[in-house]
Amino acid sequence: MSTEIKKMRGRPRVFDMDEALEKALKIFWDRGYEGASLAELTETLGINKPSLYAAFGNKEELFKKALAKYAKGPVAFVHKVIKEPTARKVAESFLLSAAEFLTDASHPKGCMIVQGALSSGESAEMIKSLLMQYRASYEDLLAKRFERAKIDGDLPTDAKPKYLAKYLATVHQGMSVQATSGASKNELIEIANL
Amino acid sequence: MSTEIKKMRGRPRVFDMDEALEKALKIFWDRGYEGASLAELTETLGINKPSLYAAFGNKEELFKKALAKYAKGPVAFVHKVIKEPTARKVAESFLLSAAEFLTDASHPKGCMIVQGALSSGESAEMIKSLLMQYRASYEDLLAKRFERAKIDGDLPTDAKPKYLAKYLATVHQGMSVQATSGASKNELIEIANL
DNA sequence: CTAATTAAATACCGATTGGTAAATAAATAT
DNA sequence: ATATTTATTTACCAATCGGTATTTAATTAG
Repeated sequence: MSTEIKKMRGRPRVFDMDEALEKALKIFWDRGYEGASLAELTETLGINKPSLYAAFGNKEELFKKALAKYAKGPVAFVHKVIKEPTARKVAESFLLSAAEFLTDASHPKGCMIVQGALSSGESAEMIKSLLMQYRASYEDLLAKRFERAKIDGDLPTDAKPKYLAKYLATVHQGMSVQATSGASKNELIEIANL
Repeated sequence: MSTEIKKMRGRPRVFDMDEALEKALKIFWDRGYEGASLAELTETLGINKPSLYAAFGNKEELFKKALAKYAKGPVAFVHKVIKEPTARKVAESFLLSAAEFLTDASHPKGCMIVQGALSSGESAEMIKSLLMQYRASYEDLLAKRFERAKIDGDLPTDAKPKYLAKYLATVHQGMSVQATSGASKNELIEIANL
């Protein structure tokens, strides 16, 4: 275990960086990039601005780090889902997992990658396009999985993997909006079943 | 024609309120409530802040008025769509009209009611819940239409109008996100067809 | 103990936020 | 012509935005 108790020089950091990042993630998650102010961030992290800047860079970098943590953790279900044996199961599992995740009570509703910066001022353009890349990337993961399914004879030859993936991504994104609007898990599951 | 040329007292307003509101609408449409600054608003409307406040109240009221205009104009297609003869046609028409509308080049991409204030700071909570009401209301319009379809024998007796409507709303909202992310009209139409 | 190193706390920065008070200009009513 | 009414302009407001310079505190290296 390299849990680094390496007697560092200088005054030791008084807060846990990973815990702090987790808290920042949740704020960005339900406020969005622009909606989360440094005041709210520093207050909930329990540290003051200079410490935050020393540890994470600036607001944009903090968001990127929180986003990376989000992508590795909560949203990793996409990687699980594409391992299902059939295209049909992949689709089912994707939507049902999403319904579960998007309404889970242990964290903010909806998907950070969807709502983090949909419409925003100029200062968030960078973040906006970063989130678009993330969305495109998980859509692509699904598309590649469906292409393989086509080769496996698991999908009809006239199926269009790209559009199938885009359709699933679309429903997922819509479900994210619904979750933010207060839709329950059961409601989303009913939707997924259609 | 009551185009009110009623010799008003006092100095006449130099700008057209309806044109100004239209411009404000488009800014809110692609920036969202919080992303649209008064500076950008006054600059594009070609008027200064006191004039804007005298004419429309404050930022929040201006947004509400723009939203009302949006709901009466661009988004009125929902009212058309529910007049289709069958439930099937209602659904088809809804999604295809949406695909067309959300990617139309003559105005910002996506739906203002969806992205106007999805995640935001505290100052936009009011707007956030107002938009949720709007979303709930058009979803309800569809649900009522499907209930009638069920009575008409146009839908199987085990169909669930509420969830059918929620499903369509979900796909619409997802399509709105896709449109904002740069999806083309054809891509959305392919999705609608699935 | 002293020097060096790193973090925390306080206090500040200019820019921008939404919003207004006060002065001026253009029209009508009398 | 004067008073009244309404709109525009200029200049300003306090609050908040993201971000930092400076000082102080805590630790290790020598």
